[in-house]
Amino acid sequence: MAENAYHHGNLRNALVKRAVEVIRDDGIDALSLRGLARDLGVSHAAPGRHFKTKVELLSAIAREGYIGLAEASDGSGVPEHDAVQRLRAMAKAFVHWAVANPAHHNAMRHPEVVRHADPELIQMLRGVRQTRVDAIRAAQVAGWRANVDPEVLSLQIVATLVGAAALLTDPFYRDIFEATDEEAFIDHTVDSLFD
Amino acid sequence: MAENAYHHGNLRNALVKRAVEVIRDDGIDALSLRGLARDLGVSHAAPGRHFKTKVELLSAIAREGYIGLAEASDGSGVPEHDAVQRLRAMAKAFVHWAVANPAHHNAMRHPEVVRHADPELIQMLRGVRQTRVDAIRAAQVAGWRANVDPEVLSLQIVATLVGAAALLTDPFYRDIFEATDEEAFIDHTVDSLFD
DNA sequence: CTTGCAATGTTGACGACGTCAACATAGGAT
DNA sequence: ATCCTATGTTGACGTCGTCAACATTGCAAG
Repeated sequence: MAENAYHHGNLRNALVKRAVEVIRDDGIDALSLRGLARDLGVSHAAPGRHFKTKVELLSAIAREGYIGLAEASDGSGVPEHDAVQRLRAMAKAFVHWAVANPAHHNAMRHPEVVRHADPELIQMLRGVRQTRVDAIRAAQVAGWRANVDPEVLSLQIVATLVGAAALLTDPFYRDIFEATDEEAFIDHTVDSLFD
Repeated sequence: MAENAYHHGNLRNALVKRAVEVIRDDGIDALSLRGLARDLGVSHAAPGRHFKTKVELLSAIAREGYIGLAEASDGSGVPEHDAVQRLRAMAKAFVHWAVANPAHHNAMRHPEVVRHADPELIQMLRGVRQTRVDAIRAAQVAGWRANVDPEVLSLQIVATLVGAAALLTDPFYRDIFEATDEEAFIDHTVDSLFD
């Protein structure tokens, strides 16, 4: 059974799951390996068996994030014929996903995680970026802002979406979004990129 | 002289100054009160005389930031008659200021700083927000996006500018901005808000 | 079935950190 | 000249990340 002192059985997954909760509820700075160990009823060094450092745990969450994001914004369910609509749908899907998964989004953007990214994570980073650039180029071929440097467009889109996600998940703005329709904000902000 | 063991003379200012350097160079997580004490050649608890907690030090930096930002984006040097131009200039001034003062910008947006904000800091927060909303309303009176909820517009502008500043100061994107013109990115991103 | 190994957990230690309390000193106000 | 307060120092405590040494379990090879 899982009630054994030794061999918790699924400590690795339990750590990731609990870490996501802690980050979501109290922020990434409130995350501690020893705290997770206490929450899960194991010794303070047990997490070290699965994640040598804190950054390794965050990297695992980031990996989960890239997988989830790719699934959420792969453009399924969007008419293939309209490249601009596809790009717009990807943008909205990103914001919705980031708001629904703030812990993963934070882990993905954490400076230390990026700095210590192993080849696999770098591959995921590049994959997301490439998908975005491809979608932008396709939209430009279809006539959308064809005269603008695609690199500038990519940066603009990322900045806008990351900024929107940051605001939507910022506790300081939570009360504002109770008085203002979140969806109206997302729609207006994304749509204004594709007018 | 300032070489005395006791009475450093200006420890408070020295702490803030050095902290800003550390945050700029190594990020806010690398900031430690004991590290600052070492850098300045004082004992490990000396900073505590001026800032009881780490958050208090960050709050002091945030205060500096609000003052500097207000000066940098008060719209001076912009034709008063065109409200949209004024808003556009304020937006660009914000991004430029944030890029030039990443430590202050980070401190201002730090969750713990916001959470423990004293009345004076809250006052500054509200001041910046009010200035922005006023400028937006003036632009709407002048005909710019008059039919859009000003609250949504405010959020959109903040999101876009914060996102742009985040990208421009993110070490991960530094190499990208070596290959892409920063000014072109800023101009395009801000201008597309005011087409 | 036994035996042994690899995976997984525990215990104890170390240094860094934030923070507090007790003490020391300098420099200005009285 | 004296004292008071602002400002540093010293020492301590608890938390954290991380490592090394040890313990236990379950599976796999014989």
